[in-house]
Amino acid sequence: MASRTGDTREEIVRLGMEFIQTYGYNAFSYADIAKKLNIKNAAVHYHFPGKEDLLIEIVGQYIQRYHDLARALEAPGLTSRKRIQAFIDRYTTLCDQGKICLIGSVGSDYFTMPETVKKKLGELVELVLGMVEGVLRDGKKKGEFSFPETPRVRALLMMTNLAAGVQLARITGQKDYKAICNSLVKQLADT
Amino acid sequence: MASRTGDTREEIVRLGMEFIQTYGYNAFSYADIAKKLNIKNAAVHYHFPGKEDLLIEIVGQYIQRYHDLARALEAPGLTSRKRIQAFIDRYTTLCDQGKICLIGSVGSDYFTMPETVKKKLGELVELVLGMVEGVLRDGKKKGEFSFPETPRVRALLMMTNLAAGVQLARITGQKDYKAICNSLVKQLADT
DNA sequence: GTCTATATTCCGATAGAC
DNA sequence: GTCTATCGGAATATAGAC
Repeated sequence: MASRTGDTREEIVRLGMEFIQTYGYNAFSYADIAKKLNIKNAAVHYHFPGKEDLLIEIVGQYIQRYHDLARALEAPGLTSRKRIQAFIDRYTTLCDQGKICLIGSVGSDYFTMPETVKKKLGELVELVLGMVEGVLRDGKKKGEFSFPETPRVRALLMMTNLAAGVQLARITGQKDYKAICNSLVKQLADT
Repeated sequence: MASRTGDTREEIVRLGMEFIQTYGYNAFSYADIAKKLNIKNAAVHYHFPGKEDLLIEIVGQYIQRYHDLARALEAPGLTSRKRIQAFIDRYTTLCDQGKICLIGSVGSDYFTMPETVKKKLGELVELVLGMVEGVLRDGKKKGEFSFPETPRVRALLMMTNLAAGVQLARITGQKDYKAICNSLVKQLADT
């Protein structure tokens, strides 16, 4: 099935990501992936010998996505407000799908993760925080945003509000998440 | 071992809570608990026939603890600032131990949880949010706090900052967590 | 690249002796 | 209340045929 293309491999990564963000790393198996793709679990092992190998690839692709987002946000003509909204929208999309962000999901299982993954997670977090921090600093400088904290701290606050917000939404529903988002935007008000 | 008292049962619950907050629900087994207590896993099953039964008890005790905290915070003579600090301190203690809050931990595995647990988690979240909201509303009314959001939304913001903050601390270290805490207190400033 | 088949280990759980 | 012994099942993983 799909032997000519790299489809299977990509599908495995996509499903793995989906499972991690939905059920958690320790709660899905190669059998789950195999079943969804109508292949046998040995085929999954062919592409990723160990589950850790798959995890590393997943985190790597996630990092790549944020690199792409960071790049996209550098486009001229975007207001700082639109840039920050694009970041928030990522979480809203997750929330709508009942998923949580990779960082929050893997953060729970952090101490069961191999060192290589821990290292990559550090990279990922710095990438995301750095990106948001940059947008905030720029917006503040241009007078679009006004907030009392340093851009780094405000980035931390926004990211943690969103990360835990999508987790909370599973338990209390989306209303609270929406309230958080609204508040986040208001907190950056230029007055 | 400890047959006359309820020690074993309590120790099982204590260890289960510790494991959930350290490794996650799907990442520890009855064997892990048994080993720590120098008993066999059959003895653990005697006290809690299924892992779900243990989980329900753990969440129940966690709820009880927050009931106790809420009660304690009703004591007269406490400033609103001290009350809110007591809430923050809970998270700081967790953070110092490398643990994350139960809500965040179980939130990741939420869709693998039985209905009874999901229901209890809803209770727990409302209890915590209600408690914080009450303290914030009271403090605002008394002029101790000043913030633009409703108490409910501010409670949501604080709780998500803390919950994800302790998760993030595992990855980036405690410095970011401390910065979040400092900022949270400042955000309530009475100008 | 995928299959069948299998090895190993672990997990949650139970029966029955003490 | 704890033990020994064991079951059924699932998870990770590998060998070798196709």
